Amino acid sequence: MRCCFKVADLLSKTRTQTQLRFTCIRCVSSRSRPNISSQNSEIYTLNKKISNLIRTGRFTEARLVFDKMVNRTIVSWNSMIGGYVKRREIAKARKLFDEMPERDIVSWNLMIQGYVSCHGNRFLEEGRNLFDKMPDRDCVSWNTMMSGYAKNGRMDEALWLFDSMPEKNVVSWNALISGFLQNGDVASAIECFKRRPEKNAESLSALVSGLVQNEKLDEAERILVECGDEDGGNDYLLRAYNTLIAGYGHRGRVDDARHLFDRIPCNLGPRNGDNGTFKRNVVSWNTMIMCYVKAGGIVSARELFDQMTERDIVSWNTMISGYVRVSNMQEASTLFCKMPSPDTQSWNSMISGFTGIGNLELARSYFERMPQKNVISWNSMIAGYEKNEEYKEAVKLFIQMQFEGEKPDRHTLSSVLSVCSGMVDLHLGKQIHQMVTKMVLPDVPINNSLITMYARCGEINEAQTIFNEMELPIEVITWNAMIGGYASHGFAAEALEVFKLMKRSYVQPTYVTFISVLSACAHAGLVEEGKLLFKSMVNEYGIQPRLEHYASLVDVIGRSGQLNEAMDLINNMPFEPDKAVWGALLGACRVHNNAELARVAAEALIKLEPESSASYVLLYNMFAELGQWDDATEVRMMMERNNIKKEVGYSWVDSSSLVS
DNA sequence: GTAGGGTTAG
Repeated sequence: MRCCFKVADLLSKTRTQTQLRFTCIRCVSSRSRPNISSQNSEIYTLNKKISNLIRTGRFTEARLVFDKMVNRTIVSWNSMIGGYVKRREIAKARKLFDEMPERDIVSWNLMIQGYVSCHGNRFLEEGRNLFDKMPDRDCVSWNTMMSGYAKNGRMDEALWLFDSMPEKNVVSWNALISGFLQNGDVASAIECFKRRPEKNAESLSALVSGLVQNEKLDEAERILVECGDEDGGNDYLLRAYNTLIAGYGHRGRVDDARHLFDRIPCNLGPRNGDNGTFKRNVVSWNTMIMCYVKAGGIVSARELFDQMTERDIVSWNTMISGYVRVSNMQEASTLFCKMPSPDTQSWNSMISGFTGIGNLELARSYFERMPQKNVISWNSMIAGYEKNEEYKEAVKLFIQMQFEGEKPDRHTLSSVLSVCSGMVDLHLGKQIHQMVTKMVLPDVPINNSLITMYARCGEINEAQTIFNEMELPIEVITWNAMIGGYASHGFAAEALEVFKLMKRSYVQPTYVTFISVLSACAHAGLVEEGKLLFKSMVNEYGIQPRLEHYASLVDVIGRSGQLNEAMDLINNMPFEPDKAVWGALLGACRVHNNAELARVAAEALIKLEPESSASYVLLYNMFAELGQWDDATEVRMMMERNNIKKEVGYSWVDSSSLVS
């Protein structure tokens, strides 16, 4: 039985005398030892209890134990302070620090760490204050302070501390390297990496992951391949390889990823003979499979998956999510049925897969059968209903979710806001807005949903207020939401005004932006402006026009009465015209009383949606107004023949807004 | 495996 662990180890880690007295609880209890009193062993036990409770997240209980302790040691205080620091509760940590009867170097270091890990220069200065005041410092104190500056982008001061340190260790060098990387100074990081006195795979791993984050993938690979061997094959080296493979995957460079993957030995070879650490592990395989999945290479992904000798739950989930991405739910289901037990993520994948192909019943049956739901499960199901326009089901589930004690998060609220937009339900929308204010810090996507919701529900001023209160710079989706909001309510001038502001803010419009501004032009009859916008979309912004843009342009030109030009456009556009296009032409023909083209448009529309009465009615009304009663009667007879009933209160104005 | 710094892959 192992006993009395290594005092030498503890000494080498420069622990204090106090600690050494408490190290050997096992000896204390097993009769052979010693000079440690039972009171000390009790303190030791309680200290250990505190740290275990903190580590497992049961912080309140830890505090209770601490409060009840009659005799505390510095370690008891330090543990509590460390707990508060990890929870970023800096004021509470400081209170304990001030109350301590006596402090050691760890207490000071903990407190400094607490300050520098909070965001903002105010905290950094407070940390520096303590650093300056402390009676004496060790390497940890210097490293903590230095990395504090580095993480807050103050590399000059970090560097100054680095130079002033009485003694540097591996951590100091690694902190400097990653500091440069965090601040985007790749060249200095590499320079520093080259000059480090002690080679270690930890700093190589830090360098590679930093280079990947700075999009310097080729540089990362060069250094990794060059230095990998000399730094010794170990776990960190493998992590570096895996990081880089994932990095290639993120940027779609799947061949480079595979090339690197193939460099990692797969069997026990000379490099991994003894320690067995540097060879592909399950993460390498999973990462590579993920690369293929992201690149749409589901077949290659499956090939690798089948070659794996040892799979974990991530392997299965990655593969299933791959099939979900390409909507192959049959294969996804087969894999799901074969799964070492599916976890919540596996179930969630199946749910979003089935909602993605519009099979809400199957999605729901998986949802109902899963043993343990999390907020993502609820969100997937609610978003599924929303995307498939089953708004009432979405709301029902949203209510049930809260009833069952699952707390909605920003994704839930965003989905439900989209539901409100879809249902044009201002009442619910306002309620969700209140929940947003109470429950989550509004972020860009949430604000976008709010803007869309208020605009759709006609509260355009409320939408504008949220827009105005958003932090700069405004993202393109937000601009689109605002422009679209105005455009859809016929506020063409306002929509175009916001569009001009957007251009002035140097934000690149997208195809969505142009759908909105073009439709605004159509509604406002701004013919020349509409044509110019269409041209600038193609020539200035290089955006390929879509069918929606053509529909708006047909609308713009048609409303101006240039019906033949509109017809030419339809004949020459690179798409099959849809009901929006024909609807725009028909509407224009109606306004300008062009019976001939109206007939062409109406016939096309009837072909596209034979069961709808709108085109018949419009055509009938127009013939009637023109006194062409034979034609009118023919239309009426056609309706009867095809068993079309005139829907009550259906006019072209309504259907036009539905179509656009 | 009682408390503190850098790195810590999918």
